Amino acid sequence: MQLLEIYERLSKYYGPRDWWPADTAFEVMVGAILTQNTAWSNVVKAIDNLKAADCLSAESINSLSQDRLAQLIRPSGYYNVKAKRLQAYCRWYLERGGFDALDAMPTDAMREAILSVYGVGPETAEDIVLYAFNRPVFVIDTYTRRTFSRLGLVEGTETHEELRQYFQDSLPAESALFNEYHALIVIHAKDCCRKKPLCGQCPLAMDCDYFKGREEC
DNA sequence: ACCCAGGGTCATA
DNA sequence: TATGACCATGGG
Repeated sequence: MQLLEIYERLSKYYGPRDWWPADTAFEVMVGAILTQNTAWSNVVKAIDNLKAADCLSAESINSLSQDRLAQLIRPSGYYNVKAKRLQAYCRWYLERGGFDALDAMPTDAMREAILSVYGVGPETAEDIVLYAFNRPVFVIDTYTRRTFSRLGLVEGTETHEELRQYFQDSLPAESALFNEYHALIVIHAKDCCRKKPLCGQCPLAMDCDYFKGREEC
């Protein structure tokens, strides 16, 4: 089974996912940092706090003390680390000239520039480039590695960049496709053989070795 | 009570 | 380059 067929099956089963949940591009960037190793439900609380304090802008986040910011984002966990990361990102973002200046960059240069910021690793950079700037960069996360390893399409030991190259070389470079595909990988991983096993209904189960011969499936 | 969630950095070998 | 410690809340 190839990548496009897997996408078609997931898309048909789950329908449009409407990612990333955010009102603005800047909110996507903040959410991308806050959701590092953290459940999204906790990120929502933190972003709601920032909105209630009228602090959901790069200028506002920088003008807050680090401790004050940490208290606002407390529900998202790692709040001291993330307060530093958010301010590092916002400082860089403003120095670089904000959204329009970054949006003028070619996609690869944009990805590398964002990746160079303190507190922004490979996945966070990809989230921002794809979901805030609408550029065709494929997001590699633990779900992606795990799912496609179980499907037997990758070993699972590849580097982050090797996996990203594999997906981007195997798919048309369309941001709408990458956007939807990553969202589908996440919903499928949460839905399938974890909290709520889909068993025989899983749209990928028939070709997924992981599901074969397991009692719960 | 335990497990983990839409990771990343830093110190050590 | 490759592990390990560390960061921390909230829901199952």
